[in-house]
Amino acid sequence: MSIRIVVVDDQALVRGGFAMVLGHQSDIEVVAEAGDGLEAIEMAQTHRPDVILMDIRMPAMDGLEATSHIIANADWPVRVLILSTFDPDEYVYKALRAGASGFVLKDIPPEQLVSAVRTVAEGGALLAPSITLRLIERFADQLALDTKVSSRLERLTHREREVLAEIAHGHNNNEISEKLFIGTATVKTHVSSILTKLGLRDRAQAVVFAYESGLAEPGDYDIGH
Amino acid sequence: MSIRIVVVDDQALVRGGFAMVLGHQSDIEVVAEAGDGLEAIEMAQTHRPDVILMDIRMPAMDGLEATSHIIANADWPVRVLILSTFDPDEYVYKALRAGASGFVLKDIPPEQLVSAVRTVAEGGALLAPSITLRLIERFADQLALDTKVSSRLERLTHREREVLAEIAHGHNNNEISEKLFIGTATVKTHVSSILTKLGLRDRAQAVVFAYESGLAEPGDYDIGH
DNA sequence: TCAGGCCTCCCTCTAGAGGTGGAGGCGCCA
DNA sequence: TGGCGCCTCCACCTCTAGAGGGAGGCCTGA
Repeated sequence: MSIRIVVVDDQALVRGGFAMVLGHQSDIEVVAEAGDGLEAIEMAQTHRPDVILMDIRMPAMDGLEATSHIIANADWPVRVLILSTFDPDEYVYKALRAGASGFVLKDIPPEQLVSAVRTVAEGGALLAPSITLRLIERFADQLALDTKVSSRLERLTHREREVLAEIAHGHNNNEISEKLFIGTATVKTHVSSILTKLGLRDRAQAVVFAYESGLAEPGDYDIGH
Repeated sequence: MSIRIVVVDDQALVRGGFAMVLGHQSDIEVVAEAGDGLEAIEMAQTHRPDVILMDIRMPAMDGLEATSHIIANADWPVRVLILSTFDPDEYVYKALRAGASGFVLKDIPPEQLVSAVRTVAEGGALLAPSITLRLIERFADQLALDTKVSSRLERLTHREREVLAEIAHGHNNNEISEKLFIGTATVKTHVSSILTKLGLRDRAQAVVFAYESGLAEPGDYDIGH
């Protein structure tokens, strides 16, 4: 069973080149080509390919928008590999958010393109080396920071860390007392102790500290409505 | 000028295999081999290679520790490519934090190992497809969240967003007034407006919102001392 | 056995936070 | 020109948060 592909690029020559390279592989079959985003969506619906090779810059509808649309509306497992001439941050992040499984530059050698397609078809993900580097750096920075500041968390007792976690959720003393089944006076004692130990002024700074130290992480819950 | 490499693995057979594959390339030269972390540090110091191919599981000192040590103390540009049999999350994150430029599984075909080494030597980064996928997912989740909540940020005026950013730094009304060159009364007006518009109760919740919405991000500065 | 740390709770006091309502100046746009 | 939104500032009021100091029960390790 071969990998079924749709190639999308507004330049027919480029499109044809990719299609030819891929079509020559015994396990890959190019089932359609498209010249812009709208056509891409149409071809995707019609042929239900395993992988879509998508250019970013295109007339009518660009590759990112088309990717979002296809991923959001597809009722079969489809994976998108983004092709770009440059690698500006903005595009990459938008592409990943759109649900792309990969982001490679057009200057890669044919055999790497082929293996990229196979990787993506198998459920993996693939980024251009320079992009991977940035992603790693972003990630590593965050981790390094976590460990640096979190050492100060060790000064706190177990109970204090619990209270700090509640503060980091935006709860007031009363809510914390109810949640931890203790009196508000006790909560105040803990809070004071936390602020003193960490050299903070008020609970707002405590929230900042919790996020900076990694005790709290974006994505846990919702505030307000 | 060829790429100078040190191969580190406790299994002589595996080490020899990698060394042979790489050594056959005209642009790659294996200058040393090491059987454990301590030896790796020694060889790195002695031969000052461009790239170190590092196994994780090793006696005496494991690859992660050795990587940390080498990266931290090297006075020349050295890059480490981690080799692992499995891909547990824990290892990957530790490796990235240690400063590794890549993380590949041992089952990759020889030609991909060679190109991985070249990529890393050129300053790029490379991860195994399955790991890249996880990294992307982690990242995409975060972004999706950002945009979801940040739509509420649009209700705020420009000035209010500035004030919110200051709140997210843990500053009190007085500090904000000094920083933005306005009166404290004005700051209070803005703060009230922010809390009302976002459905929040106090500035601690505002800090939470700032981090959850992506207006503030871990890593900006330090609180306390 | 006793000291010390942790958790619990109480009191008082003050400064800051936040709500409410009002006001003037500015720029934009119908 | 008149309205409208934004930014600026003021006064008054309420209330929570946080500081400071004290105290009892519990467990652990010297």
